[in-house]
Amino acid sequence: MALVLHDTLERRDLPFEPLEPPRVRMYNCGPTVYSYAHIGNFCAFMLADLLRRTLEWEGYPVTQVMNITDVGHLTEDDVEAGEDKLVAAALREGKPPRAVADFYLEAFHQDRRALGILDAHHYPRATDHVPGMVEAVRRLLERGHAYEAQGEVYFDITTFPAYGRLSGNTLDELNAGARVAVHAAKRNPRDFALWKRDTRHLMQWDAPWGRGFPGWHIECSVMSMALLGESLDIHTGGEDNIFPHHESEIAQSEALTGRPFVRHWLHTRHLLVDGRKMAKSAGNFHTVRDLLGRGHEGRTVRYLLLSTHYRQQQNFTLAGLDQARAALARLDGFVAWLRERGGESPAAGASTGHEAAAPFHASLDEAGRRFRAALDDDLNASAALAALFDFVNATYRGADAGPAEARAALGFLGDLDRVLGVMRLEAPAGPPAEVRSLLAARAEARSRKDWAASDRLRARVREMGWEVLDGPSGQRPRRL
RNA sequence: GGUGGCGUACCCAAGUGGCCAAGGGGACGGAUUGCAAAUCCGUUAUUCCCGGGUUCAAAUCCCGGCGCCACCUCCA
Repeated sequence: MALVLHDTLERRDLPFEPLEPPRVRMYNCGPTVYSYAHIGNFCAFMLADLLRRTLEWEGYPVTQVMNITDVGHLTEDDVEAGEDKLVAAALREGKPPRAVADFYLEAFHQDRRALGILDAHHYPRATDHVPGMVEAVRRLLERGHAYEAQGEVYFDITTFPAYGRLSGNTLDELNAGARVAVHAAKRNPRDFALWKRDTRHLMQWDAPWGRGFPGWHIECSVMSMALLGESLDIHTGGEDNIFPHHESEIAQSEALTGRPFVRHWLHTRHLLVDGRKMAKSAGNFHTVRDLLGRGHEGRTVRYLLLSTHYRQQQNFTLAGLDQARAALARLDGFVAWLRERGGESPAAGASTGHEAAAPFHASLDEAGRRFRAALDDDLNASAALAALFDFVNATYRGADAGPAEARAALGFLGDLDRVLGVMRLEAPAGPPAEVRSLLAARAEARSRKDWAASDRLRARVREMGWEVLDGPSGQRPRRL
């Protein structure tokens, strides 16, 4: 079975095939670094990470590029206000725009790492690619796809008949909607800006048409082509990017190169929080750092985001985080159980001469097949997790897990976690000396069947942040 | 107003024409335990928003409602 991905443009599932196998070139719409990214933003970044991990797990070498928007996109309203979001943040905080961007970019990387999102290979910043954008605009003008007016440059969408294919917003429908204020310089209300001019804008560059700044969409076309070439295998983003951002990217890029821009378009549905659209005004706005501040681990947030298919509308709740934490605790317990059964040293396994039992292997193979089939089916992580949990249940139930099975199971979990990125497979750090001495005292009390002392010591250990699980092989300390 | 999507148990969430409707959380009963925890066994949707229809067969397809979300405007 091979990987199938839903393509926004074709509106159907397509078998995935790199344009130049086996290398996969993927571009993800990244954050605008004018404030902390929120949980909805990370929903989209998680799709990018899941896709990248799945591709690598399936053996494809991947080159992943995620752009950093640090120019800020100017809107008509912002023009009125004389500032865009990045500039507004700079003014608010009394810093130069680049410093604001640097600050929030670092915050983005911190949050991203907390969620176990792997490093992309490139994080191009729009402000580092302005000369490339100027050149692209110049070529679009040269080819007659753009026109200059009053020191600004607009893309003429009538020169690109396929405009509207991605979003379904055909020219007629767009004109019927007519919700965009007609800009005097535009020939067609739906022409979009390639180069803008506004003397009040703080970030400006020189260009043949005068000092100004790049339009809303050109950065992704230029940076993706600079780093990945003229045709990309995959381009991802949130559903809001479909129009006008990605629609315009296609028009610009293909007008520029005459070649198909992107093979597979993937978009995440926006999530809800507490059943409503997330908004600062609604009081249901979460950032990763807020959630970590509530005592949650990054992997718990990751698990929760992972547990809903990316094209489904997820309802994110704090109660959901608690449930995710409990689910992970079950996996942690399984790992600890396997370790106790002798699975901690895979390398030493060979000498035992004990082969894993056949039923166990059948169960493991079945789980592996289902896991892969689920991911192959348009990244169905929920179904993949179900396969994992079925394996956990079957292994517990089998009760014949010896050292060989335990090692095999741990290896299997490690393999699945290359995609999931949520498990704790490394040997957990043992308790500190103080706790260890309490445990020793408790073991001694238990040998005398002094249950009162045993319970007292257990309570003290608990106060120090550890709980004690008594089993056939003695006490097992576990961090709370 | 135009366009697209969704509505599955107490909560989260797979499944989109045909084996008992995955899985996680929670709850309840039992086993185990000095007591717990963990684990195991069992129970928890005769039914998939509502009403029609197509079909031998529908949560899955069609029609009509109701509710929610998104895009059309910076937005993941």
